[in-house]
Amino acid sequence: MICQIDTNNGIPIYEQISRQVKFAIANGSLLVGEHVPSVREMATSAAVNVNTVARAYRDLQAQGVLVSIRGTGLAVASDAPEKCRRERLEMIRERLRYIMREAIQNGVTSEEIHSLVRSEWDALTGEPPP
Amino acid sequence: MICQIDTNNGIPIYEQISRQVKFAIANGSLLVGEHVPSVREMATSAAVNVNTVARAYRDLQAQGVLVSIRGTGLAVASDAPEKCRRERLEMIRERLRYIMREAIQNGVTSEEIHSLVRSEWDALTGEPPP
Amino acid sequence: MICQIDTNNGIPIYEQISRQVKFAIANGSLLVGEHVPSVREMATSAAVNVNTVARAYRDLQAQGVLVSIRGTGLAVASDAPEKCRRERLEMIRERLRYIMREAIQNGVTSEEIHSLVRSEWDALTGEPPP
Amino acid sequence: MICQIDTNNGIPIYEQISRQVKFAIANGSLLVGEHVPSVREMATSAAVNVNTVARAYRDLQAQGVLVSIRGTGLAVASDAPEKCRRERLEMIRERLRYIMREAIQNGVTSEEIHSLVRSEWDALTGEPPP
DNA sequence: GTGGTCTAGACCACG
DNA sequence: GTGGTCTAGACCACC
Repeated sequence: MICQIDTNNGIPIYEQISRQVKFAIANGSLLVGEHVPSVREMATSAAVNVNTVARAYRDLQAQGVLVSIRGTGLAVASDAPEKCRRERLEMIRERLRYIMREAIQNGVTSEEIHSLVRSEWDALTGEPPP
Repeated sequence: MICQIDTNNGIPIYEQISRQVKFAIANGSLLVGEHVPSVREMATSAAVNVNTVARAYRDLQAQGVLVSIRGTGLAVASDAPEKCRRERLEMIRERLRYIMREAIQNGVTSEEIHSLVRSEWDALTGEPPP
Repeated sequence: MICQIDTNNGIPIYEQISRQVKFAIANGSLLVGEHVPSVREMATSAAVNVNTVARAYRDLQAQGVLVSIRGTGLAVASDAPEKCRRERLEMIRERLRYIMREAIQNGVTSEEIHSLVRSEWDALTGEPPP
Repeated sequence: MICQIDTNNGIPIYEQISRQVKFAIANGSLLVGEHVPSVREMATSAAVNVNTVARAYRDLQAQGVLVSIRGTGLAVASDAPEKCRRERLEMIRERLRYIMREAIQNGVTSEEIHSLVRSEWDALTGEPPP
């Protein structure tokens, strides 16, 4: 489990980490009971500060996604996969909502939005536009 | 020209102001050469501090959207409408890109994204979902 | 006597006006006893605010360059030409001093300064560089 | 890196700071990747308000001279030295241009200008005039 | 510890 | 009346 961090997109690093952990659990890349990388390990592999990873893990524990196993580290909670799968689209939906609210307030049409979504999707996946 | 400020959405107030001014210019609500509300006026109408408005206006000057007419206030620059129209979709596109990159990295399908966009649009515009 | 105003160079308009009047007197374009344009006339010809011209004229009176002739306006004082000729290079020297002080503090060489002066002069006069 | 502030020369403090930082980078006194003094540190060493320093640093970020490293401070951008060196003479040239334009419009000769420059240089550097 | 935001209020230059 | 500068101090997010 290696996190891709973008230090320039305005999203707090600890949040990028916790989101990626949740996505990995939803994916099945991290299984129930499996240990997440130690704080130090994750910090070096993602080239971020130790405290930042600790903060992300603390949040994930508070959400019941990770549980602490005495002496050995943090592991994926038994109900985490279900929780993360449920949350998966919600996390994305929440961000979409902010963007679209602004777009709508400023006269962007449904056409324009869908076209933007389509073209960005294609650009990112390398799919040729139809 | 009255700005709607949301003090709880995490976006700095000065940025909300400058974005709304740009949108107004893109819309044609503010025409070339027209004065924007004075900092004091805008500050009271938006219920924020004078300096906060001044900061937004300063940013807009730095971007060439507003020009200062000494002693009389700030006016819309002659090339601002074009600039703002170009930027309008770009601002949205940029934010969409981050979301979609995350979605793609985590196995969300094209179907799911488009469906999310459609349902959010309908929810926000009050259109009845099919 | 028509003033060329540059509203974007940071120098106050009233100061541009008073300097240009002084230069005109030093030149002989304005003679002793001759009336300067009325405040309103100058304001329209230079496309600036009436108060701004009034401020410039007030400064010039305070310096003894202009004198008020009851009921008819402002005229060039009898000792103004001498005063203005004396001041002519001083006004320029004063501004040069600020620039050069900064340049020197930051390691610009005598060579570089003279070369800049020469090239700017040539560019402005259209003289071909040697 | 300590800034010399002159509160009486009409140049805004934040601009004096940002100019001196740029000069320091052009000089090589500040190297790529190196941190500039924290806003609090610079504020105390220059005896100005924290916000004033913050404003200067904000401008420098907007110009791409400094980059923010989250939680750790501001560092010199990788292309800043080149940018600052290019700008160094340009800042001086721009100011010279205004002066010389006025001088030319008012019949100052090339001789007179060069002589002024020479005498000012000598006065400022303490060199004995020939 | 770092920078960033916001408020409040004073003062100035300009028109 | 306008914007611009500066100060002072509070609070927050991040590392």
